[in-house]
Amino acid sequence: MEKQRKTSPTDKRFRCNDETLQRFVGYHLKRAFNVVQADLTHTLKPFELRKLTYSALVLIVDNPGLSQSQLADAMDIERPNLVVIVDELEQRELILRERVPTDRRAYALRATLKGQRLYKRTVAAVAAHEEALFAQIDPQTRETVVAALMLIRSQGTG
Amino acid sequence: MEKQRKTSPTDKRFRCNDETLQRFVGYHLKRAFNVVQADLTHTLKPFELRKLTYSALVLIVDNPGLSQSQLADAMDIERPNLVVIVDELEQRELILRERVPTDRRAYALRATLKGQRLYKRTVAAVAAHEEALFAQIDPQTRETVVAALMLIRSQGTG
DNA sequence: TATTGTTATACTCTATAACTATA
DNA sequence: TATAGTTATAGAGTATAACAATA
Repeated sequence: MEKQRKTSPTDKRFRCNDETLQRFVGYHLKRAFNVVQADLTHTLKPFELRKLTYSALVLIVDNPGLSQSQLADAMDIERPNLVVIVDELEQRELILRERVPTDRRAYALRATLKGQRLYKRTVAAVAAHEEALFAQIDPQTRETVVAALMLIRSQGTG
Repeated sequence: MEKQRKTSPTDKRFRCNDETLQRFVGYHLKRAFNVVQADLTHTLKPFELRKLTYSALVLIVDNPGLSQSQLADAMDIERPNLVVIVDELEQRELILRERVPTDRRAYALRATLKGQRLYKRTVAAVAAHEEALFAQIDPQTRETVVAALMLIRSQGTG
């Protein structure tokens, strides 16, 4: 995860011509995304959370009682992929799978006290890392960027 | 890849509370990134290219003679992961692995005529899809967004 | 000793088909 | 029949260690 210099010190400072790829917003989006994701992975590591288990924990704390289907929908992942995520959080006693009396097929997901405490610590840590990562971007620009990103996202969902 | 409605028609229009995650730019970045990547995957499918083989092809066409190490560095991936990508492009006769007389460890990568033709068609297709995807974002805003994304990326490389 | 390309391996995220038990 | 959760499986992308050939 740490970023070492990969090029040898003896190389002729080869600069690859990026011009064609640089024409595309998607290219810049990917490069920035990689940096942010790597930072997030690194931030979550001490808490023994992956990006997906982190997102799931946050959504369960903020939406007590939601079902796995609803959670998968919110996380924009397929239900089969959510099972192992919920398994992991449950085994670590961060959440509970409670049976729903009115629909015995579904589970109501709830965070334990331990889960709620971990939530608070991780959200604070992620916020601090984000702040450092985006320190060079002024609030006005950040708003513009977020608005644009939301517009792009809406293109996908129709 | 296609986006179907996942929620059942009978559900109570459950809206998951995103508030905590929405505070983070990274969250919006991920959602937008997913849309753009899905669109790119879909765009490249008719050409039988994946995102990585596409990027590699573009960089080889634009940088004839570069080595696999240099290409891996430009693509920001590990050298072992590049091997299968180059294998695939070579087997499809889109590129050639030429031996470098001055350093017999390295390969000089070059696109064939077939590779150059595929490059032209795919770049045009990707450009058209990008234009459609970002149509709602005015040029001024796009520039602001790209500048911000480049700033974020630079945080990762130091 | 260091580098290029390679193999083997593993982890994360994503995607689909098919099963079970309920509704 | 349809849905909730599950299992199995497969494809991508990413990461590290270790090796042979070469520098």
